[in-house]
Amino acid sequence: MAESSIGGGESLLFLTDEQVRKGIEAMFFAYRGFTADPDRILEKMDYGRAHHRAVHFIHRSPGTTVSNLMAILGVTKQSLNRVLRALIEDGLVEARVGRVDRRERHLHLTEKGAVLERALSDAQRARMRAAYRAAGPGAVQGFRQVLEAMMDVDQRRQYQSLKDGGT
Amino acid sequence: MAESSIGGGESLLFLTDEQVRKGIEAMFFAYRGFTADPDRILEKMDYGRAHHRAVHFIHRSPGTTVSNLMAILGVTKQSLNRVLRALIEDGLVEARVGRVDRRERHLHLTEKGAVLERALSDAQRARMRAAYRAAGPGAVQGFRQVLEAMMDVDQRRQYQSLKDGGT
DNA sequence: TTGGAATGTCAACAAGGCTGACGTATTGTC
DNA sequence: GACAATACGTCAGCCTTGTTGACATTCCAA
Repeated sequence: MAESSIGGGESLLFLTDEQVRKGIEAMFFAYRGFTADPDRILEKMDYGRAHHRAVHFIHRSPGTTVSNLMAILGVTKQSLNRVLRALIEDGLVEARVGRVDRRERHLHLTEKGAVLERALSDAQRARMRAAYRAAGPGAVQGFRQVLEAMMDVDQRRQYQSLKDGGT
Repeated sequence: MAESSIGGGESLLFLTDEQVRKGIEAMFFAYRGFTADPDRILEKMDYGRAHHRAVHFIHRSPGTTVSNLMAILGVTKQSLNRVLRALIEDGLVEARVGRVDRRERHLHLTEKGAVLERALSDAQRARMRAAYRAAGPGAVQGFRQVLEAMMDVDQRRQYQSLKDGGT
């Protein structure tokens, strides 16, 4: 009801501060839903979201190095190492010495790791699919466009470098 | 290129697992961007995201009770209390004893609190607006629809109870 | 008056971030 | 061949923010 009074340069969309705030809260609540299903699986096996993220991106980019994973996840090597150590000890991840550069460790999921990845992935994809279905085909593209525009440039580069892997 | 081979019941959208995975990664990277600007402001003043969330929802629903806030944020009273104590001591939040039920504490932002809220809110809204603008008007609705469909039912109720506050 | 609800608080703990420092291969360079 | 730089691991310590459990207080309601 107050659309005409705001503006501020981005008048193209006619959104009040309140309407934008709804988007902010939608992100907050949706992210909780987004992580809820994997979280339930993870807590049964004494893992957390950090393990999930590592497993996800190792699956996504098999053979990735530790440094590479650090950059994608945006954490320090100490933090990542704690997670990787647990995953390697538990036999979910394998760290292979690089052939061209033997200082590097190339990370791969073991079969056991792939099983967990699949369980987490299935749960999260099921919710994402359900949301897509509920929102309809047109909504999906808008969803992705807004999210992509919300990323920092560095993050967007990393996102896009994986973007067209299987499309 | 492999759209025809998947299916599985939700054939309406023809999305491969890989395409859904892109949505998952988009959420991950976008959420980082989403919190990046407020995080920068907060770390200057020794606050964290927990403080941001409390300030946000107190601003959004002035006079809300501690229990109410607990439910919205999904944390325990002990965890919330630690955050509220700091905010009250620093003079950003005021806890007024309830008039009808004097066990309740009704939470309000002080002027100082409102200043911080505004700073955080402005930063976050600016990014959200920029993302909306970049994605275009049609995308915004889809974005909101998918996010809403991704929430848990309880979260969606809380989200919707605030939904039409200022539209 | 008494039970229960709402709140506050203390203690202890865990996950998962961080910094700093140091060690060890390994690689590339002068 | 010496040496600096890189990739990684690890130890120690700290912070935030979540958790449980226990207990006190206050106050409403039956």
